[in-house]
Amino acid sequence: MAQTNLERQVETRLREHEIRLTEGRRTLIQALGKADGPKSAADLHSRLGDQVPLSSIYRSLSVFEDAGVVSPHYSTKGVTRYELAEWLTGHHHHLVCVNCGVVEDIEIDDRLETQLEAIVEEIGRDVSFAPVDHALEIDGNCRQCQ
Amino acid sequence: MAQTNLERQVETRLREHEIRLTEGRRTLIQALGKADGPKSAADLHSRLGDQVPLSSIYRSLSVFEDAGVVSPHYSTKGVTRYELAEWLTGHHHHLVCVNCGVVEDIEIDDRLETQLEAIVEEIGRDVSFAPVDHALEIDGNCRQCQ
DNA sequence: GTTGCAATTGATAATGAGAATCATTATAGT
DNA sequence: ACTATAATGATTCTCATTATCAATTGCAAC
Ligand SMILES: [Mn+2]
Ligand SMILES: [Mn+2]
Ligand SMILES: [Zn+2]
Ligand SMILES: [Zn+2]
Repeated sequence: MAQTNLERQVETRLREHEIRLTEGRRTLIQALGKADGPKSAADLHSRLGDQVPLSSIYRSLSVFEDAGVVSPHYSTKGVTRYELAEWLTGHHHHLVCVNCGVVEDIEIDDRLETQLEAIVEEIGRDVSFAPVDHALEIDGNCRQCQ
Repeated sequence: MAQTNLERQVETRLREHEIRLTEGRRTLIQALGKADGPKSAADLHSRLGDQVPLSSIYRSLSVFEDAGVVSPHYSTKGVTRYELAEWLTGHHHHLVCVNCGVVEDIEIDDRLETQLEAIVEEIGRDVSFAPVDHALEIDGNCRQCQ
């Protein structure tokens, strides 16, 4: 099976940390690569069946996080959801449906992103806070729920 | 002891839900009113000592949430933090220190807030999502940590 | 392609934030 | 004050996540 570009990038990063890219980890990366938003360990486990045991999913996500391959999201109650880090996917934001709870990725166009960054910078200047990142979450009703 | 304006608003809202504003709950509301950012049950408990038992703090925060008196925040790992709902405090955003983890309220001026709302509306239109709220979180180094 | 060995696995136990229980107590309206 | 009902708080329960550890696997050197 041919190695995808995503896998190649992840493998390189992991090698720098002396972390092995095993079969189960490859499977996880593929699943995260296909996802349309951040996924919890339970989400991934139900998608992958017993291909990768839940305890291994938790451990691998944690290893990936330490290596900067995935980013955790805490924006919903009781569960942590993970997605590929932005150096792999590009910077983006999230829509959260207040009705059904789905979290969906959105990329916004450069004009809006530039405006947003200007707002963030100005706020940082105003209050002596040094921004390194920002997250705009929009809560509302998704297409299915409106 | 004279009843503060905040307490009066909360009492009215609770009465509409047939929820009593007891001594412990009054104490909690006061603590939340003084806070400079969202606080966890444990935060509140350590601030209030055994004045209000931890299990009561959890239950009261949950009751307050149902009545729309407080809002939960999930943006940090492993704990839920609560703050007074925006109809009591005014709309605002949050700074999260990537170093020490402190979460701090910020009100941004009307010009920036208007720009932000315009961005949110435009995104909603683009992707057929109906926004009801938004949250801009700025991650960076707080004054103490830079 | 075998070998050596550190990294990984996966079943299971431990942890910890938060929710549920329930007998007792406090609250508010009459 | 009396009563009906809501709240309390010590305790137990739940469930997402982490830690453990003996068995297995990946990888690089030979
Ligand atoms: Mn995302
Ligand atoms: Mn706040
Ligand atoms: Zn929805
Ligand atoms: Zn800080």
